[in-house]
Amino acid sequence: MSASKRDELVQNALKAFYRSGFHAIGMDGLAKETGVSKTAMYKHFRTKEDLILATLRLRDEQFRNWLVRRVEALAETPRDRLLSIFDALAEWFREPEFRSCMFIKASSEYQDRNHPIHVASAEHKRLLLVYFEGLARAAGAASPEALARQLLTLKEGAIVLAHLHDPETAAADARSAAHILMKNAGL
Amino acid sequence: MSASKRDELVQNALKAFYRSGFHAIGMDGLAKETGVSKTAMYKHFRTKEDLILATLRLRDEQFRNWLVRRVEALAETPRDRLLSIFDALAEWFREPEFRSCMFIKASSEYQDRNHPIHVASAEHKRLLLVYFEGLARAAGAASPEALARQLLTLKEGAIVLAHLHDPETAAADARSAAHILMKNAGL
DNA sequence: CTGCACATTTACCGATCGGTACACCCGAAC
DNA sequence: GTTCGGGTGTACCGATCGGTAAATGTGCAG
Repeated sequence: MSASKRDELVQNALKAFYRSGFHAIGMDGLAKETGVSKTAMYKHFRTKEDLILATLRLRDEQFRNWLVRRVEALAETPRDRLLSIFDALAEWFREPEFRSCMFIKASSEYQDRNHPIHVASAEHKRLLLVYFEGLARAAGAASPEALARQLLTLKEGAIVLAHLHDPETAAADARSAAHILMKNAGL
Repeated sequence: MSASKRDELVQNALKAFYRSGFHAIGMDGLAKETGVSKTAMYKHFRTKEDLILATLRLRDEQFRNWLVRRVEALAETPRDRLLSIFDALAEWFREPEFRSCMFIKASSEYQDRNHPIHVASAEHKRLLLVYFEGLARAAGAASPEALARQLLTLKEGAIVLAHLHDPETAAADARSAAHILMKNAGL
């Protein structure tokens, strides 16, 4: 099986896991949804957990690339880009397939802090934090680390509430809160 | 079986679901952990879903009662109580059994917006929002509804990050952000 | 066409899933 | 002591779980 077939498998598995949850869908269901036979799947991945970890790696790359691109497209200055993070979020929340954050869900189902899936989820959030910090520093924030952590808190909260309550309100509230926190940090 | 036995079952099932996840633990494992036989469990609850819904009702009551009591004990004025929400959160995060929010996890595993479990999770967050709003209004906030939504966003984000990164930092960051948002609302 | 290598399908493994049928136990009524 | 009824453990149901072995294609070198 070619490498592109493997990528295709991971792509489709990502969609299936995102839609159904990790425990909720089995390897048989996955085989049906991806169009790849079980045997072929086990050629590429030793266990279901390995497949999940591969989908998380793909999702991390996908999401952060998408966010950076959208933020760069929406605003020019570091300060405006910090704020436009929440405009990008609003766009994401509006997608009909939106079902919260893959990594929040992953860490909900694999809660042991030492579990590889939990670790991968924590790492994704850490990389986002690093991105926020870079923008905050470039913008000249009083305490870039503190502001980045606050904005990340708002982002995660907005995702949770967009999933449970209203997507539009969740993004707008987080954005207005971010604006206030940024002003407080001198931006 | 007495009514108190039923309560005991729900109590123990709550712990088991919180520790393991909803899909991850089966009715056999639940019977073992609660000390109640499968037959007895099915006397009280027609399906696993019904049992889950009962545990969520208990958890909603437990958590909101606890929060209100802690907030009342920690501060006197409505303004100080708004802030002390995040001190109470910090206490919660420090508990060794802390494993994120039961309702975030529930909505992660049952994502369909119409699913009863998802609906129950959304309702829990709505009731928290109502509580926040009452405090914000009593404190004389400029826009109590908006402030309450912002603080709820911070709370949910703090829970997610306390679970994935550092509990202590997550609570402190949310608290400092809340302080700034409250000042901005005239408090 | 034959023979070989590889990919895919199919059937299966023991364990566990949510849920149920039933034999059993034990105290109360007589 | 006998009978009865409600709560109990146990054994079981078909389906599905994660994972595997072997049969069945399929394409290509000779």
